[in-house]
Amino acid sequence: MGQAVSKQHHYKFPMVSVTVDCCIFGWDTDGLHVLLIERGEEPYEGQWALPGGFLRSGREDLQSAARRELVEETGVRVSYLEQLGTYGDPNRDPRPEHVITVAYIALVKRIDHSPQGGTDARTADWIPIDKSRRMQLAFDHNTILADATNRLYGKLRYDPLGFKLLPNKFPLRDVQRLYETAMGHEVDKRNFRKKLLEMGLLEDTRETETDVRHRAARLYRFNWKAYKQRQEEGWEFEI
Amino acid sequence: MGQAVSKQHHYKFPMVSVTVDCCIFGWDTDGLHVLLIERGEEPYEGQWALPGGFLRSGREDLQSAARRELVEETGVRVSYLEQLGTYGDPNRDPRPEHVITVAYIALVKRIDHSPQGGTDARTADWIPIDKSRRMQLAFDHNTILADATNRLYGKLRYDPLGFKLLPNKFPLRDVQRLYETAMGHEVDKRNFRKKLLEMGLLEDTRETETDVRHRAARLYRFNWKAYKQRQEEGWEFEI
DNA sequence: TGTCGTGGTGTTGCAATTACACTAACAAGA
DNA sequence: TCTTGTTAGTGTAATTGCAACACCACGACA
Repeated sequence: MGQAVSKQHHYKFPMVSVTVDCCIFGWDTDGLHVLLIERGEEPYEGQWALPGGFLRSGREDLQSAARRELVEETGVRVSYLEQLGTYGDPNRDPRPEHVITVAYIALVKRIDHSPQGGTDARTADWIPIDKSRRMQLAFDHNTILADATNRLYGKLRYDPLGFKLLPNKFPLRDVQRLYETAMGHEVDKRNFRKKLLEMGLLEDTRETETDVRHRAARLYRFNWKAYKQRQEEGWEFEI
Repeated sequence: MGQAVSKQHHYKFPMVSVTVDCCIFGWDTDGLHVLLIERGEEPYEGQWALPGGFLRSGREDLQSAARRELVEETGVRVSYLEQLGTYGDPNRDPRPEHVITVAYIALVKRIDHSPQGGTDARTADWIPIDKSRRMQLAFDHNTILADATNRLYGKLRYDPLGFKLLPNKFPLRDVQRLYETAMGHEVDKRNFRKKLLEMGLLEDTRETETDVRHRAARLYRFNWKAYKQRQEEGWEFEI
């Protein structure tokens, strides 16, 4: 984390420290991943954690803080950022202050910006979701990440959020894979493709995959403009 | 609000004040209401606001703070409490400190505990939702309340949350009214009742309404135990 | 006993969802 | 160049779920 400001403050009301932590999700052909960092300082030095840091009080709002931390700690460019919730147990941080954290869900198009480490000394790495659940993360980050994953999985059903995880051009297969992980079960290929295409929001770029050693799939693009418009007319996305 | 602690604190990190505000919803035959208070102190003295107050830092978590404020400010007993989100714009509170607020949604069975004012000097009152939207509330409370209302309306569709608003025994008519407000349009009585009853979660108490000057409706009870069980088996509520 | 207001009930047509299996394309290796 | 392996891509029929629809029952009160 960091940005530890050593200036002393005096306040009239009981005060707390506020951090912002991000669950950064990325999709790759081998599944859903989350971007974690190995902490370079106490507490929990050497342990894996969600990237995050202290809110610069009085100077930024929560979402800006999340954006700033994302860039500073991991250098990724997010395609979506949403507040998940706030975690405030007085014992969730071993330091003497009461540290509450506002957690964010961030989605990243991994392929577009290729995997990478952090811009500062700490290691950052994409961890497959399943593996991350078996790791012991710092603070209450296991809980936060579990909540984030559930929210993401749930929201995919009625929000075209998933297309913020996929690259701009993608084969339908990948959409199906993503939804299968989210729903926890397989779905019928024909029915799934039919539903997707009948929405009329997927444009057929006349391109195909490259570098595959089997028949190459067509690439599609999600039409966000058309979606916004349909949405304003009262239409609702659902899969 | 209040609990203004004048003790001075010294901290190592940049710190903020944290408040907790509650959107307390209650249902009555004339629609959905929200419990607001008239502020008794600056800032925004005399203006209506969501009940809330400062987090007692280091001594309670956020949900406990919400519960405490609910009792202190309004004396209501809530049947449901859920975090809505956190609002952190540095300018959302005119005081010099950076005051962020964690907003909660609380549901109350109004009939069971009959309408009432607050337990302290301030006035508390149940305001019809539509009216509340035309009032100018303190801080960013109009935004918060709008978000809360949207979340509540949306969530009713896939969570039997609504039954926490209704009294323990209720006529099906009231369920329908509640859902009609949430969805923003009328629904067919027969289809609605069919769907409700076919879920098998409503018990027919063999009682009927009293004090009505027309044919009295049957009273039903929501079977929470059965719901929990069905839920664990993977079943999902939906209307 | 009639009228007003609300409670309570089934059926049918249409739309949406599910289940289901084969050929096409392409690359790699024999 | 033929065979094999792997994934892409496509249509139809049965079933289920959803939406539309109108009348009698009951109780209060005049």
